[in-house]
Amino acid sequence: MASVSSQPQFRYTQPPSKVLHLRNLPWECTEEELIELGKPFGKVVNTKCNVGANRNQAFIEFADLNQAIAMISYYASSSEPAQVRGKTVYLQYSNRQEIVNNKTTADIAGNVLLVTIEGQDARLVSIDVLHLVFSAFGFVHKITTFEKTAGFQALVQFSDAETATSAKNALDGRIIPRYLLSENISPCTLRITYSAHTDLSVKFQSHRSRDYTNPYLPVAPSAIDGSNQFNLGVDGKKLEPESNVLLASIENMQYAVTLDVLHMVFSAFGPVQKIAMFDKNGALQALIQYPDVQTAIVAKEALEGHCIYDGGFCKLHLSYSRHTDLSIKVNNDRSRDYTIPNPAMVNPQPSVLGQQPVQTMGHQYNGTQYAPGRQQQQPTMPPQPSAGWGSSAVPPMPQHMMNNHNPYIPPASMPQMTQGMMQMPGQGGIPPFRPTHICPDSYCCQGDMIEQLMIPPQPSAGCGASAVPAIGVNTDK
DNA sequence: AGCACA
Repeated sequence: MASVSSQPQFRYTQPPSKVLHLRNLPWECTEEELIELGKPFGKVVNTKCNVGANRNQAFIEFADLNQAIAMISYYASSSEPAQVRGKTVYLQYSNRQEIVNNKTTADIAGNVLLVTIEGQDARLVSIDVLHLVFSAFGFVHKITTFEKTAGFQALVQFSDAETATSAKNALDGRIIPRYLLSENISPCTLRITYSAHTDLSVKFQSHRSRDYTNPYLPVAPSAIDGSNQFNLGVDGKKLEPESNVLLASIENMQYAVTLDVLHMVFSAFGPVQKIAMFDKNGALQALIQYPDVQTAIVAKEALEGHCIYDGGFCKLHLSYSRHTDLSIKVNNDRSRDYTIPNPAMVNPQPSVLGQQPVQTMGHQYNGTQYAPGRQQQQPTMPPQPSAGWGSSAVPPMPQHMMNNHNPYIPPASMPQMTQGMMQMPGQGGIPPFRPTHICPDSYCCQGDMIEQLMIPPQPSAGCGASAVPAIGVNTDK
């Protein structure tokens, strides 16, 4: 029981000990360097490095007290100070008589890293961001995250200790690159040690744990039920407050998405009050306003990641807008206020800047990202120019059987049950997915236009079909 | 640059 000295720790006041305390070491000094330093004076039986908040202190324990005295004496009278990597290190007797517990699991190299994410917003760092960060050093097999008194932590499993070590050496003490986090997340520092684990047990793919080696692992219900998860990959958790207004961005827009198409799609979940479409960085976005937040939440959950047209076209990404009430200045092919009975009345001024001629709408986009080389799933009907409200214009087959391409779940990890989702209808077989479309009220599924829009590739679905809940998407497991 | 909490 060598108790810690209570006296002040000034130079030259420590009683001799076979343990020496070293400070001013270069960052992350290694055990090997300590042994090299002490070896000329005796047998180093134990070391402890990376001590202290700056990890620049260490201990060397000699087999014999005289060896420690020899080292202290030598450097006390030497013209050359003790050095590690050219940096002067300062020696003194430790106030303890032995190094305790030097070799923790944290010091033994293994293939699993224990990562502590430090920072005010550490908990907002998503597992996807961690995956991204650590994947730079090799294939990440599994990640689990958890909260301990130490804070927000993760276990990151690599194939081998070498890969893990390279990641540890490169990342320990570093911050997560800012561009991987939302702007409003304060810096997060990574503290990394080795874990004693060699193989993590991951039961589900979820927002807390991932197994990147097992594509058939079930997806945790919590991960499926969650909405708004498409942005987890970059953003961390949901930061946006819920809103009655949804911001939709449309990916892979091979075919025009008209106001009417959006109106129909989003009306499935409740009355759409207003829609405003606009271009953002060359991509189409739209704001869709519901009367209440609840409706917006349901719509978002049901539609997120789904494609308006079969075959992966016009995939919807939804987030909550900061708007609560859109200001629709003019009813045209890009914006409309459905709460006003007569659209013509809401057009106080002629169309002004930024308004596109009608005929530019509805043309097939020169999508470069997606080349439908095979004919399998193109809408057979050529997209029609979108004429206005209440016309007989027929947008090309919006598909109420929206395919789920939930980007939250990594494609490779899609479990068995989702394989049908990926099935191309051209291959025949059972419709891959439950209809997301319900007819909650008379607002939907009435009128000629709707009927035409619903030209069903899968006749079972849609307006006539009675019983399938709108959120069936997310419960289909 | 000043003593370890794993």
